[in-house]
Amino acid sequence: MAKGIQSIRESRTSVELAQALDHFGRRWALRVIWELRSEALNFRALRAACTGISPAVMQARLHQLRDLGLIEQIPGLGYRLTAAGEQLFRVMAPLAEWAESHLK
Amino acid sequence: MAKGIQSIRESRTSVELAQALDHFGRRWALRVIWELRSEALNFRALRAACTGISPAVMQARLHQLRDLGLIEQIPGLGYRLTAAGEQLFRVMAPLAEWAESHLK
DNA sequence: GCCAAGTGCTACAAAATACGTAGCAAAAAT
DNA sequence: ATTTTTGCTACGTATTTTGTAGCACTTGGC
Repeated sequence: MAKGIQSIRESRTSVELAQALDHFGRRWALRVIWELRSEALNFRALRAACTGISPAVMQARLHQLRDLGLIEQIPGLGYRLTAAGEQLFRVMAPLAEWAESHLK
Repeated sequence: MAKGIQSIRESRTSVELAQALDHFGRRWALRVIWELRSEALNFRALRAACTGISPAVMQARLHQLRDLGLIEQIPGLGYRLTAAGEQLFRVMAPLAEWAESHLK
């Protein structure tokens, strides 16, 4: 292997991105954002949309996403994306296209 | 809450995307892609770049990403993105910008 | 040859996370 | 007032990740 080209290179990745990838690298995190893309959903509808998620994990994700400022809870309506959340969804959209074209 | 607007709505999300989000919703999966963005890295360099990952998990992720056709292993060089992997990275890049601007 | 250093990778117990099911208290609908 | 639906919690089990140690193999220098 070529000398030390790739040896000392500790993460050139920013803390922010590392945190983001850590949050999103949790089961269902991205999926929840995705399911809220077009309309607000309440707890149970969100759970139905994410087939297989357990209520405890859903609760945990909702908390985390709320702490990140990506979603908000509107009393009579359920959960919906904030402005930042919608922005993130727009960023995710190409990823969906990627999945469609590569995993078929 | 408004009638049945959001009640019967089982996942309108495609199986492909669900699979993709399931794969990426594993710890370190997206991070590994990210760290390979600019140069090939060998097992240990990759581990150094992903501070905190254990070798067992790194091994598992490399397998999965290889099965997905996102990375490939070149004997004297290490791991690097395939064409599909680079395409995915391009899709991820805006997500990095999002993280920078929102998590600071 | 020999030895030291670096490589990819495995093993395994402990901790963290997720699952699956049941169900409760409060609000809303009837 | 009774039924239904709501958001959410409890808790035992299963799966995943962590953390540390180390093995077998290759590479380099001598």
